[in-house]
Amino acid sequence: MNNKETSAISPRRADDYPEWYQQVVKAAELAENSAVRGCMVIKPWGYGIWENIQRHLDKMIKDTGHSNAYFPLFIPLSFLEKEAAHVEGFAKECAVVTHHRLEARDGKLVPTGELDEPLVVRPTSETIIGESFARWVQSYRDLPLLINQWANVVRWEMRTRLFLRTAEFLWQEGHTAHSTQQEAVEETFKMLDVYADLAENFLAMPVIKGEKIPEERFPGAVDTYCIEAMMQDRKALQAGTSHYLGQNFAKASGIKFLNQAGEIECAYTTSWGVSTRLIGGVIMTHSDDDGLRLPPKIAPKHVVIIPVIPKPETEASVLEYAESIARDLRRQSFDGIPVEVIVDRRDMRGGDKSWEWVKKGIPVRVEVGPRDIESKQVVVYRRDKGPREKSFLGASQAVEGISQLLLDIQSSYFNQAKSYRDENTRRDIASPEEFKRFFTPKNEERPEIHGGFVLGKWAGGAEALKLLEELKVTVRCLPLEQSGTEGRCVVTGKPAVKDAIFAKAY
RNA sequence: CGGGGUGUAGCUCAGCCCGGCUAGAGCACUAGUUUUGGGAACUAGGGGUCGGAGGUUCAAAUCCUCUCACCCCGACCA
Repeated sequence: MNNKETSAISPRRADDYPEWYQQVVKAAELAENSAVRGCMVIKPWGYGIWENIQRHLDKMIKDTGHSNAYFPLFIPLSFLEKEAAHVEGFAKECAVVTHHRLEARDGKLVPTGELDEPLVVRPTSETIIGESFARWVQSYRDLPLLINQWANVVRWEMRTRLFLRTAEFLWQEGHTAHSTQQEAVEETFKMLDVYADLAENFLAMPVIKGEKIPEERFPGAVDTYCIEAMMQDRKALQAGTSHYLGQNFAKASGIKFLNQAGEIECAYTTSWGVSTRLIGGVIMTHSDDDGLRLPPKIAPKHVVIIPVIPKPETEASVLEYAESIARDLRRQSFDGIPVEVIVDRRDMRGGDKSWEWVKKGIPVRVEVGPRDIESKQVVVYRRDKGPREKSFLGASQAVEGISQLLLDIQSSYFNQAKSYRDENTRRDIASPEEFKRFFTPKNEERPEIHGGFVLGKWAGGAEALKLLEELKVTVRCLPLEQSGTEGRCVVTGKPAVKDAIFAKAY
């Protein structure tokens, strides 16, 4: 027994968190860097997670009255120029198409055929969708317009990390237009609630709903709301955003309608989105030193059955037994779909196979061997327990209990994540000095995992922002749940009323 | 765009400072033997124009010049 390697992922979280993250992504075969700088290849196991998120969220979006549509990848440069704040926000990270053909010269392909007007690869679609909306809306009877699109977008980021920040990423973006401010604001909150529901009940990722401070708003928005989650290095991850755009984009795009009084009015619009970043959030919320841990509801497969074949002559009977268990499991349902089972028949060593699935984060591993056929039993391993912790169950008992088992794992992940967040959220920071101490690592050279969330008062102001910048801390949001009490700003000590969440962030 | 660094086998890297046998290791891969409720061991094998171009030299992975790509730290960010 060689126990020198007690965890499957090296380094461990505590030793080098960013490197641990990369190794988890690699070991679980979720994604890899591509030949194109900053753009990732999402591998089948990672894409399966995205498909599950899509399937679930798409239903939620449709259940709230929205319809899917699709708009162009390319946006005429002039469209982006229409909204001043919007341009400023995205100008520095746009990929621009300037030519439409290639010509061979001296064996090289050279772009020719310059476009009259450059096309920007969409960093987000407010302006191009706004152009359509403007044509679609004439009367208050055409409103509300409730549209969503699943798409890829490109933001030419300086520094990229798989899933968390890539130059191209997949997302959904909802775009709606309304006849009144009130209705648009309600829409903004409704979709924020949908995102919080998705995060907590599907990704098992506890989140705080809140409003962004003006400095953190979406370029061109009147108000930006977000859900914020805590990762295991205690940094915050913005997991989704919902924007109330007021009439800013409607004015820029000319989305006007004749109201009941016969007056021309600009519509009130919203936009909201979540991206493949959610997968990064799931990884950093749940995974451990043995690799990925997937909440059952997003796992591409719920159960892997690993046949144990000690002697070649046992192979046929063991495989047959494994397939029969698989059939029975597939007749069970979990979260509204049949239980997803894979029988791993690959010709390789059992130990390797088993660890591979641990690292991929599959919720349940089932081993079946010759001895189990006789006794009609199976060996069950749960990913939320130790990798060697097994239980012997009767086959029918295991099959009938699978749905409940998956639910147990789902809620154990959520509870663990919530406890971790609560344990690392300080509500009692009394002074700016204490605030600073909380966010300062002991080791400046190689900062250890430190800090967390601070729930405290915030008065705002340039001085406060500068102090935060020095600490590399940001106001994550002003939680929707406000105490309304008076106190002192945890950054400056000035009198303040607003509650805010402070943290270092991704 | 500033400051630093790296390009050698599928992957991780050694060799470079101080030029010199046929360019190496570990992992992975292929085959065989043993092992088998479990992250195996042994043996044999396949795989490289040392990022690219030019130069110095009897001789370049190693020195020089240019160039390309990527990584890290900053500014920016779902």
